[in-house]
Amino acid sequence: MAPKPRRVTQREIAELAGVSQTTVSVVLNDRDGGGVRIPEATRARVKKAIEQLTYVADPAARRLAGLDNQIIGVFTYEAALSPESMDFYGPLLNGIERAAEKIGWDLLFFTSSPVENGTRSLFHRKTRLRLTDGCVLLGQQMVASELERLVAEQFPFVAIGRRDETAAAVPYVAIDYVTPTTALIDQAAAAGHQQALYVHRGRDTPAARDRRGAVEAASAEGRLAFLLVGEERIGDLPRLAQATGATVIIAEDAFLIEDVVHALTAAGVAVPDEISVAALGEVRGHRIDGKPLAGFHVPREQLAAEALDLLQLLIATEPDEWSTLELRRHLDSDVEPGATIVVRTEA
Amino acid sequence: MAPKPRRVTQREIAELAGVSQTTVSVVLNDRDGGGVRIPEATRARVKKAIEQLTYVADPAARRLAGLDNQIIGVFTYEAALSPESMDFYGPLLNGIERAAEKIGWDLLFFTSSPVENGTRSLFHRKTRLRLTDGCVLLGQQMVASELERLVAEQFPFVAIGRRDETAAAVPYVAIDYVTPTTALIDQAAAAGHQQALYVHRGRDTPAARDRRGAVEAASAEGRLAFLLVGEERIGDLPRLAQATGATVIIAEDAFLIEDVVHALTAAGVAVPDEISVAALGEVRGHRIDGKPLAGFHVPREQLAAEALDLLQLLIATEPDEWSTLELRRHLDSDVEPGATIVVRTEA
DNA sequence: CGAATCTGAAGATACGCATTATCAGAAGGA
DNA sequence: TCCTTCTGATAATGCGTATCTTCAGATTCG
Repeated sequence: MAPKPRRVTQREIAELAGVSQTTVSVVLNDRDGGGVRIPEATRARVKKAIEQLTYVADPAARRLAGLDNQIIGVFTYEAALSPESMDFYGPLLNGIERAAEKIGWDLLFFTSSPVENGTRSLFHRKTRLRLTDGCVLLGQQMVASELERLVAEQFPFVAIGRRDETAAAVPYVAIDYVTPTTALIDQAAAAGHQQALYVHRGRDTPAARDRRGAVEAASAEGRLAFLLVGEERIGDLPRLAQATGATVIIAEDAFLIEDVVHALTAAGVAVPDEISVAALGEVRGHRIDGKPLAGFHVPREQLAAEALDLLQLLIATEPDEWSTLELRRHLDSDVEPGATIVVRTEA
Repeated sequence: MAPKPRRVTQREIAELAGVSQTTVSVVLNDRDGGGVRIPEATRARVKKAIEQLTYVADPAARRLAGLDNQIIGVFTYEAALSPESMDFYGPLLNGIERAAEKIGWDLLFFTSSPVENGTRSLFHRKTRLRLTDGCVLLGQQMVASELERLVAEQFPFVAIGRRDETAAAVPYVAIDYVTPTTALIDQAAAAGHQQALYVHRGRDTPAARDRRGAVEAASAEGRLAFLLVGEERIGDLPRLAQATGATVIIAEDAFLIEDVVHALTAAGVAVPDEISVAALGEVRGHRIDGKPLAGFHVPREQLAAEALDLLQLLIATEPDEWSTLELRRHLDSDVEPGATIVVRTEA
């Protein structure tokens, strides 16, 4: 259906310059040697013709001829540009854009991917995936079968977020949550806290399991005793804190902490004076009672940059040799001590 | 350089099914009639082979063969995904994504476009523009020559923002600022104000000229007298208000008003009690002394949706008939009366 | 029963570009 | 002079798909 206006081709340039299409191609790509030689005089003549006709290469033809396209795909399992997603995707997309700009890549967003049982799917009859040289995958919920197919087809891609649960070797760049979670727990313990509550969303993602694992480890090792609480029981928190004697509440992310604080203050509990709080996620911009919330600073821009760097490496490397590469990269979050974990003087 | 893993082609399917590549193509596209007939039996056999080999069409080849790609380009003259641009681009991109998702289009962001004297340029030797079926242009500063070239090449595109200054007929979707500006000025006049200051950024864009024009018209017609002030003289505003007897300050956008208010309060002037303020732009989320700022609600998501709708129309129409189309669409901003234009009781 | 028509499909070609192989003519060597 | 080497370029080919044309064999018509 698309109207196809005539555009300048190499053949037209060739006619204007009185040479063959081959010669034009060679001049355009500055190719020399390898059985082909074009003297400076001819070269100049062709270049002049190119300028005159404002030639622009057809990317589809280039692609079909086996060259790279300088396009990378961005696949998100949910809408990426909606205000709600911006919290999460914003810094990532920003990092991707900056990195792509630097190395001259365009970004293809697979917004068209049809939604099947809740998430978008990458493979469909008309997927434009192969127009790209490689692909970045974002999102909480990735479909394992699609990751495996990408690996099987030896398609260069990088997932953002830990993906070590699938059988296949999925290249990814992820935040390490174990280290900072442990650090934050130790901070609370050092402040004199002994009993805590952990509020989580009950999701089963690698990142969620990491955090939970670090929490349970701390509990098991006696550094800080935890009771795990699902988000649906936030209203019940004041009572639970009372019952367990918990003096600090840690939640999976900062938004959850907002809800927690709301529930506590509604019940007449002072935060953070009576009960300390912290989040195991990005806390930039979150303040509790005017005080900066304790938690992490997640380097999301850097995460994105790292992902594109890895992707670039994959694209430049023959698939056979991928196994020799370091396909998994981990970044540490900085711990933000904040001011919402108060020192507990022994009663 | 891109590694090119082998992929399933129509030829392979053909071999498996014992038919020709032509037949496979016909079955894939459900083409029938027009000199080509495939009986149901053969059709089924081919379809089975397609399923078995998990065929996915190569978009580059499709494109080269003259079909549409279901990709539209998104070109911004500055970085689109940075936190600073999000204020402006965010709602637009969101609208574009939603509209694209609805009609099954992918989005190609031209992040690679090289920066030449301050802005990105759309046409360069390797532009991937032609991979798309059409293109949306965003940004304050567009290059007239590029717009004209797009028109000349009969490439389907739509600009967001008014672009009627160029000679060529540029299709665009824009906000009408004249009507709401006039409305806001009349609101101030009705509240008893007689003398005003207009703070602007001194930019020469169509939208800026529209606003300025409406301001000057109001002044000329005696509805409200204005003194125009460049943003560099914001520090001087308290004195200017004193000197002119102005009781209301209108600025080009809400961020400018923030600066204005800052200067005024620093000089001991109460806002809005002593001097009213309003912005000729989006005011969502902007509050002055706890009161909602008077100004506009710019329907940016809708603007984007309208742009894609127009683009779709262009793509579906033969370029020869574009001249019969309504290529320019205008949307009204809603006026937000706010609470920062106070009624002035005659002294 | 020969000619016209219909059926089902394959062959050839185009799209624009890169690349490989080829080739005519000039220059150099014996 | 004849053979080799070098120079400067061209023709041919392939990439994967869609489409236009052709065609053999079966069927129907007169």
